[in-house]
Amino acid sequence: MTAARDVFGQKGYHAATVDDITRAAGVAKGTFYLYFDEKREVYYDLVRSFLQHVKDIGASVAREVHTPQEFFGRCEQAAQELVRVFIEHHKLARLTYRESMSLDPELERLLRDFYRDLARVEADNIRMGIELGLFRAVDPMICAYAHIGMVERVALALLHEESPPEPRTVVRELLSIAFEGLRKR
Amino acid sequence: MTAARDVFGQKGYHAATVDDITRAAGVAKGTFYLYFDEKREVYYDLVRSFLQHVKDIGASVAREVHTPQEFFGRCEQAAQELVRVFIEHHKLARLTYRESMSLDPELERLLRDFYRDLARVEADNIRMGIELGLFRAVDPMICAYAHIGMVERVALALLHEESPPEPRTVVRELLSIAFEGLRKR
Amino acid sequence: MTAARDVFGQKGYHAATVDDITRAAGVAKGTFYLYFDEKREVYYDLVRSFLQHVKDIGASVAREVHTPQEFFGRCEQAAQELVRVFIEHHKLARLTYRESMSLDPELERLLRDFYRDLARVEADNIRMGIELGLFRAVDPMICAYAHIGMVERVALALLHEESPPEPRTVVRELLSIAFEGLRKR
Amino acid sequence: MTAARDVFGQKGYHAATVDDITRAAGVAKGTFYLYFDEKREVYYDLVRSFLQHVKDIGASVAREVHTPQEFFGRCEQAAQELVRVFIEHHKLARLTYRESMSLDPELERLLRDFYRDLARVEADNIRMGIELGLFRAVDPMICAYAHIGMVERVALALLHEESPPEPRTVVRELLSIAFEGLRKR
DNA sequence: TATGAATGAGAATTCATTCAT
DNA sequence: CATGAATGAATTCTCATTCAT
Repeated sequence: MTAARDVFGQKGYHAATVDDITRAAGVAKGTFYLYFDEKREVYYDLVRSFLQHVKDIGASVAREVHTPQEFFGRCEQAAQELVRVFIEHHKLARLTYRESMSLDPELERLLRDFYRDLARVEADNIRMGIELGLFRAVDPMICAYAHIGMVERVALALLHEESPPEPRTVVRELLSIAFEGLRKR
Repeated sequence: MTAARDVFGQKGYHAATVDDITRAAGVAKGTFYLYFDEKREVYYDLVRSFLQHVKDIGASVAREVHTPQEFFGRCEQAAQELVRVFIEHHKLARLTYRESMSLDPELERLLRDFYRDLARVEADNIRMGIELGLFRAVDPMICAYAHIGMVERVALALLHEESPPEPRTVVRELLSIAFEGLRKR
Repeated sequence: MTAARDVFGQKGYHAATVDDITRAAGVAKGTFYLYFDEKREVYYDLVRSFLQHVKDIGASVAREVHTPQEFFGRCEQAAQELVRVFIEHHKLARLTYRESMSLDPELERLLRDFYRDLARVEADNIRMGIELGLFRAVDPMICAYAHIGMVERVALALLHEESPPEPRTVVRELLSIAFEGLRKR
Repeated sequence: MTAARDVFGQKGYHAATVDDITRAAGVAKGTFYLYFDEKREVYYDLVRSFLQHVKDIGASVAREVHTPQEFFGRCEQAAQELVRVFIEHHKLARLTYRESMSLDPELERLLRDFYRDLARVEADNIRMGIELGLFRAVDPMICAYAHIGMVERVALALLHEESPPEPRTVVRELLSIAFEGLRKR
C-alpha cells in the first residue's frame, strides 16, 4: 500500500500500472493479486483511509466539549490538524481530491492556472470591498480561495441532492455566512 | 463537442472512447481527428470553456461598481449566476471538478458518502455552537458544506505554492473569516 | 509527379501520404485520384521512368558500333551517363534501389554503416593483394564497392532464377571476371 | 524471431503485422511486446544478424594469409561461402537487400523484369565485345549482372558521401577494373 | 506464499479512398 | 475539372489479470 500510494501519487490512478506498483514494492506482479482482487481495490483503500482521517478530525471537535472556550479551542485544533494532514499526506490528498490533475501536466497546469486566476479576480473584489470601507482587513487571497471553495463545494453538493433546496435561498445563506460570519452578536 | 460533453459527462474521461463520442455525434471515427488532434484536446476544450465561464462571472462583480449597494448587489448577482451555471452545466461541472467521480459508480458513492458524512459531522459541530449560544441560527448543512469547501480549497492551494505561508497563520485567518465574516463593524 | 517524386524521395513510399503529395503539388486531395487510380500508381510510374532511363543508357552502347574504338568509347560514354543520371536523380535512385532506406533514420544508418564497414574490410583484402604483388594499384575503396555490388547483384539474380546454375561455377566465373577482367590478351 | 523472419520474408516489413508474426509463432499478441519494444526492433535484429554474417565472411579472407596461393584460396572460399549464405538465408537476404520488392507482386515483377532486361542488354554489349575480339569468352549473363551490381553499388556509395570524388575518375577506375581485372601482369 | 511469462480484449490513431458539391 | 469533408478498415501497442510452477 505504501508503494501504491507513492506510485498513484506520482502518476495518478490511470497512468499508474500494477507493474509500477509491484516494482516499487519489490515484489512480483502476481503477488499483488494475493492481496487485492483488482487494481481499483488498493486505490479505494488508500482514498478511504485518507477520507476517514479527515472525518475523524471533524468528529473530534464536538467530543467532550462543555464551555465556549473548549469549543473554540477544539475548532482551532481541528483546523490545524486538518491542514497538517493535508500537508503530510499531500500526495494522497491531491490523489483523492483530483485524480485528473495527475492525468497529464497540461491539464494540471490548466486547472492550477484557473484557480490562481479566479482567486486573483476574487481577491480584487475583496480588496474593492475593503477600500469601500465595507469589509475588514482580511488576507484577500486566503479569503478568495475560501470563497471559491465554499461556492464549489456547496454547488456540487446541491447537484447530487435529489430534492435540492431553492438556489436563491442557498445563495442568500452563503452570502450571509461569508459577510456576517457565524458568531452571534 | 456536444456529443463529447455528453459522453464525458456520462462516463468520465478515461472510460469514454473516441468511438463513443463519434457514435453519439453520428459521424465516423475518423471525422473526430479532422477536428481534434487527440482525444485529450476535446476534453481540454470543454473544461476550458467551463472554467472561462466561471471566471467571467467572478470578474463581473467589480465592473462598474461605485456604491456599497451596487457592490452587494453585484455580489449576490454573481453568486446567483454561479449557481445557475453549475446547475445548467452540471455535467460539465462535475466533469471539471472531479473527473474521478465518474471513474466508476463505487468510487463515486465512496466520495459522495464521504462528503455527506463529513457535512453531517460538521453540521453537528455547528449545531453545538448554536446551542452553546455562540453562533447565529444559520442553516447547519449549507454552512457545513461551505466550511468543507473553504478548507479543502485553501489547503490544496497551499499545497501547490512553492513557498506556502505559515499554516498556523492561515488557519487563524480562515477561522476568523468563518466566525466573524467579512463585514466591517 | 514532380511533387510525388520529391515527397517519396524525402519520406519513402510508406511514410509519404497522398495528403503530403497533393499539398506539395498545391492541389486538393481529390485531384490526385483524377490522375491516378491508387497511391501505388504514381510510385510505379516514377520507378518505371527511372529504370527506363537506365535501360536506355545500357542499350545505347551497342547502337551503331563498328570499330573497337567506337565500342570502348560508347562504354565509357554510357558509364559516364549512368553516373550522371544517378547523381541528377539521386532521390529517385535511392527510392528505386532501396525504399526501405527511407523507412527511418535508424535503419538507414544501419545499412550505410554496413556497406561502409564491409567496403573497408574488402579494401583491406585488396590492399593485401597489392602488397603481395598480386594486384595492380587500383583504388581499393572503389574496387571494394564494385566487388560488393557484383556479388550481391549476381547472388540476388540467382535467387530469382527457377533453375539457377551451379553456384561453384558462378563463383569461379565471378572471380575470373574480377581478377582477369574482360579484355582479351 | 524465426516466425518474424518467415513473415517478413513472405510479406515484407510493412505488409507484415505483429498479429501475423505472433500467429506464426503460436503465441498471443501481447507476448511479442515482452521481447521487443516495437515492431521495428525484430526487423532490425534480423537485418543486423544477416549483415553481420556477411561482414564476418568478408573479414575471413585476410586472416592468416601468407602466400599468394593461400590468398586466392581464401578469396574463392569466401566467395563460395557468401553465395552459400545468400542461398541458405535467401528470405533474409531479399528482405535485407530490397524490402520494397516485397511491397507487392507488381512492384516485385517490375524490378525483376528491369534487372532481367537490363542484364540482357548488357549481355548483348558483352557479346558484341567478344565478337569484336576484344573480350575473353566470359559468361555474358553473369558478367552482365556483375557489371550492373558494380555500377549501382558504387554509384549509391557515392551518393551517400559528403565529398564524393570526381565522377569521371571513378568511371575510369571502374572501367579499368572491369576490363583489365585486378591481377598484375 | 511468491513468481513472472503469457494472455487477449481493447483503445487511439492513421490514411487511402470516395463522392456530393 | 477541382475540391475537401467524411469514411472506416486496419494496425500498433498497452496492461489488468491469470495460472502453472
